[in-house]
Amino acid sequence: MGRSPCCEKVGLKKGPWTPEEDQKLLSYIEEHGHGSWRALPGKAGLQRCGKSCRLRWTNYLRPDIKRGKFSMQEEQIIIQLHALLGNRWSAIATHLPKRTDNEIKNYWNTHLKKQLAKMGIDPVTHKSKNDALATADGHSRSAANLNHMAQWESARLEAEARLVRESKLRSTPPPPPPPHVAMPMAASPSLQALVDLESPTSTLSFSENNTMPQIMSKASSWLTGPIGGGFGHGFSGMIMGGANQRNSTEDYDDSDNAGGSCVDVEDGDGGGEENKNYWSSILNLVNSSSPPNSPPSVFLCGQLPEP
DNA sequence: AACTTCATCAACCGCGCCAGC
DNA sequence: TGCTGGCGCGGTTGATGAAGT
Repeated sequence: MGRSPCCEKVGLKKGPWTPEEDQKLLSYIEEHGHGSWRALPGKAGLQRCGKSCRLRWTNYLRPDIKRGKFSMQEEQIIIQLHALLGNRWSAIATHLPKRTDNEIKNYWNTHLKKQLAKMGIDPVTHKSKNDALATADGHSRSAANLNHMAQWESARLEAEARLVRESKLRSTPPPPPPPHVAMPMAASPSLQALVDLESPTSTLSFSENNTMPQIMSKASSWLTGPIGGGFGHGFSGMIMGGANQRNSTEDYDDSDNAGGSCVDVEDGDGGGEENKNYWSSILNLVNSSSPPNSPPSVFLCGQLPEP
């Protein structure tokens, strides 16, 4: 069938916006709101297509946009959310107030992707590239990691499904987050755990790597509170709990819980507290997308909701 | 000083989704 | 039920300035 191009009318201007055009767009929206983007250029006296106007407004002119350098905390949030959501820039942007998806995307492509690559972490999978190196205990580690990754993927898919549902409701203003949710900019303890801890999909081991990655060395300076001393041993070891570690949730049946996912963060070597902090924070973020009063769809084993 | 390469980011493009008809 | 228009998203491009040679 072929859709008609947005800017098929000859004579519509493209390229960089002039201050005059900005002013026209700004004052029109301030006075009338944007309404139909397609109709806006004509009403505002702009020789632009509606799409171009929308982009200019959402990425540049909107008054609630924070410009300038990303803070280290914002960097961490982007990295963690990217590990969780992939290239879902708009979803990531919802967790970074005053940042646009375009800005985050650009920052990822120009800074963070390279930074992770330099650290030996695959920016797509967020796994250490050293994973391929099999060691004496490499097989058991790999097996445990696969198990862990399966749980992770399950949680991730659950989050994606929730985001799809959320996007359907997005036409109305989002409700305020429930009080228990750790919002990224609030620097709550659980968020601090989230931004300070290594992604569990990475098997980078700090105990075996004296050159602490740049980002983590920055992050570690923020460490406060109960998780502060938690980097004493290899984090990858801590996150590799097998399903056989599941105790209180042994007889848990997903099918009884409307498709909820259970993430097992317990660990055989007794160092699971940091894991729980990490996962609690991740899952708070995931579940923060859920409508108010709805049960969480992703939760930690041992913290199962009442049936 | 002139030229080349690299980094950054605003803006464009094409596609998919969805509501309305 | 199928079609169409509007919108939003993610990928990509290209202009510009900085850094390097």
